[in-house]
Amino acid sequence: MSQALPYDITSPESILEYAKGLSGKTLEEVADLPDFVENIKDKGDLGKMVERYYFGHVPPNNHDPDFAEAGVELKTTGVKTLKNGEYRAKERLVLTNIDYNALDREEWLTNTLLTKCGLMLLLFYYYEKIAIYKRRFVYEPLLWSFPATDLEIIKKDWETIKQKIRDGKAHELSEGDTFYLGACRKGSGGEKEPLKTQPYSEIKAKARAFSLKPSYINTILDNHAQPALIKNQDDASMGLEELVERKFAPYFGKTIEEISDMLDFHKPSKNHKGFGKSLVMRILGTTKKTIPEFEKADIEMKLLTLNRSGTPTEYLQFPTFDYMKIVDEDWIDSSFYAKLEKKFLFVVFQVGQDKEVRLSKTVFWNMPYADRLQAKQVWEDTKYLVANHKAELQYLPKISDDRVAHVRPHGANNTTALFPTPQGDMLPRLGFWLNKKYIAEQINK
DNA sequence: GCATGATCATGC
DNA sequence: GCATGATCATGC
Repeated sequence: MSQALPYDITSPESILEYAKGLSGKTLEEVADLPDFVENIKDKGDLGKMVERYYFGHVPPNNHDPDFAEAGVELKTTGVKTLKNGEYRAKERLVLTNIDYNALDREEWLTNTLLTKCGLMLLLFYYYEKIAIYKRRFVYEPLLWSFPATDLEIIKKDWETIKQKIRDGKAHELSEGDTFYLGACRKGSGGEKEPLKTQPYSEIKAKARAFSLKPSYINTILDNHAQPALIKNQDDASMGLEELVERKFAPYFGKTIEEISDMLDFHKPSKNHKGFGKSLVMRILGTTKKTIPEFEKADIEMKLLTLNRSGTPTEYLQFPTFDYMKIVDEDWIDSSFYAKLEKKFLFVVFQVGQDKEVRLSKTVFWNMPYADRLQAKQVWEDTKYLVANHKAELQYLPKISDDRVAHVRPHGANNTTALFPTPQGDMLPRLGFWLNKKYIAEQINK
């Protein structure tokens, strides 16, 4: 115990700082592992291995937290990715075993669960079927304590579990009994698993542990390190437009494949339609679906590809409408109106002479007032026609009828997914679209 | 290349 | 099963 540790073992913040050295790394890369490491089979050992070989600390074998002096319990937990690259909990996070006999005598204020797990250092690793010390840590480590509002729920969950034991029903416990805190099965679940005694019944119960449900871990992931564009005062004074431009700058002129390589993020499947959006979100520094600043400013991002003559390859799709509702709706209450009032960020790709698609530019845009009036006219015409028994596509505003917007079908299975009209007909779903030429004209201004 | 119509992939 | 956003197919 004489060797000085590279962190202060009594300080949670210091432990967290040192833990950051694991970010993006595998244990193998940052710690000297012993030769017999290949023989370690217990998957729960990653946490122990991190403590021993990275932190140089052997935790006490009792009910105290791993770093008892700092009150910090270290937990490693696996995450997986959705096809859009977003992280999700691989499984529940097991906190501590439930001792049915001891829990019966515990009070909430002094319970062993919170004594041990009230403050946790969470280390997220990307789950793969490889040796645990080869699994890569993702995200920054997180010091986690339960928010007071969550503790209310967890307290109720804890009492529900305790009451079940008092009712002599430990053997009937199930994760569905509770909300955030679960009593999960412990061990492999095979027939040979030893059963536990409980205080108010002769029936032996399966071993269980307190755990946080995967859905709870997911909300931690969602709230953790929500990557904001604005990270400091300099960013803030630069303004969003400039900041976005700077984020994209290294990627202008690059093909999708090149950007994909630069960000080490590849199309999960050949026809994955959300890939472009996910890739652009990564350019902006997030694996999530939203950017806080864009949310606050109500900015909607749209990806566009221009063909070699500078026209978008696709129209811009706007909300569908309901035949029954549009006839009673006012323009300013419509979802089309709401969308057109927004600010857009067009991320523009360009098809080159070599047919490669390259990132070309970004354009912030909001629709000029005169054009909103034009779109309003298209909407009013549509409303009028639907109300007057002319809801079929052939009667509604076509691309060639208006400079700005038109009506087109939208939605899967156009022949069977039909919707009622005020006259009692059943017709396919339609939506509003902005014309290609109009978009081209606007982004080239 | 355009106008028009139709369908796909994903997540909730 | 459905809403949403993305993309394809066809005829001219």
